Amino acid sequence: MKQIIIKFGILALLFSALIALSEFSIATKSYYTEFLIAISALGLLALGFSLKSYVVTRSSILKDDFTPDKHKLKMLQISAREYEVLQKVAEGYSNLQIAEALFVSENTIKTHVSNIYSKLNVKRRTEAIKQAKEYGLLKQ
Amino acid sequence: MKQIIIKFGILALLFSALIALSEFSIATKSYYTEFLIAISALGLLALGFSLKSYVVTRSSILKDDFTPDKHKLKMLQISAREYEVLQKVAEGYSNLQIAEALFVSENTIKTHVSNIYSKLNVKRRTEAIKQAKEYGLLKQ
DNA sequence: TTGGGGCTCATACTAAAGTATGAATTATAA
DNA sequence: TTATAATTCATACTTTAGTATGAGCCCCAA
Repeated sequence: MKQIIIKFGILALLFSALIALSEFSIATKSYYTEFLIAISALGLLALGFSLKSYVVTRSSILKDDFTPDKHKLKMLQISAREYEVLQKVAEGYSNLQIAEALFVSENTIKTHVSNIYSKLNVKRRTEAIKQAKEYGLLKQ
Repeated sequence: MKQIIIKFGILALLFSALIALSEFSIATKSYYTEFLIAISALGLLALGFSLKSYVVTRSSILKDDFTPDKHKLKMLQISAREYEVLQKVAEGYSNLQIAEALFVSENTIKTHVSNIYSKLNVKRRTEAIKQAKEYGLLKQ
């Protein structure tokens, strides 16, 4: 935020310099005037360029707000519980670890995982992870 | 590429317009001159902004050229062959499939995979995939 | 109130994955 | 030339993963 204020300060300075130059160009018709205007123009270009850089950087930093493609989840008929299990699978947990985390039996997790596979049309958890990410169900 | 040429064309036009204005301001000291200079300045700012947008878009499109963190690979002492196997693992292939793809036995792949695990300090392939991505060894 | 979906769980499997150990071969760096 | 690392493979395991089937429970909509 401090950066953007400084940049706008520079913008204001350059801008009034341009105005001043236009007045100055009336009095002294020197060759330097056009040169200075050119410099100002380039400065403004660079300023616009860097402002966009700032905006881009900001937005990419804040782009951690992942939300799964709920439309795709409904399309594939993946239930809330199944999705929960899918997330754990993608985090590298074993069926037993997931079972303990969700307070259910390992058999239950196996059932969920198997159902997820048939819905994603895959045969292994590594495939499921890859497919789910391609579908936008999990963050890359 | 066509776009960037058009943008530079607009830049050139605006630029000569600025020059012309500076000449014009000598002859007719009208109030519109400063206004026109202001417009030109804003135009240049916008141009710089959009140029950066173009550059960003280009680079993000071309950002598919992933290169693994070779320094990290050396640090972890992961060999070329092991890395090759790791990539296949991340693509969701089974040990047997990887073996067939690389024309070696499944036992060989198991050995490689086991060695990869100890180097990445994990116990499962799903964990290995996650860890490798965090280390910058595989593209997200 | 009946039927379907979602969640749970069990049993009984088969199939992969993963570990441990030892060893042969080849290339390569000291 | 001699260690050293990389690659290959085997045997013999143990452990997870995954499949198939059946079933009980709960909730909600028809």
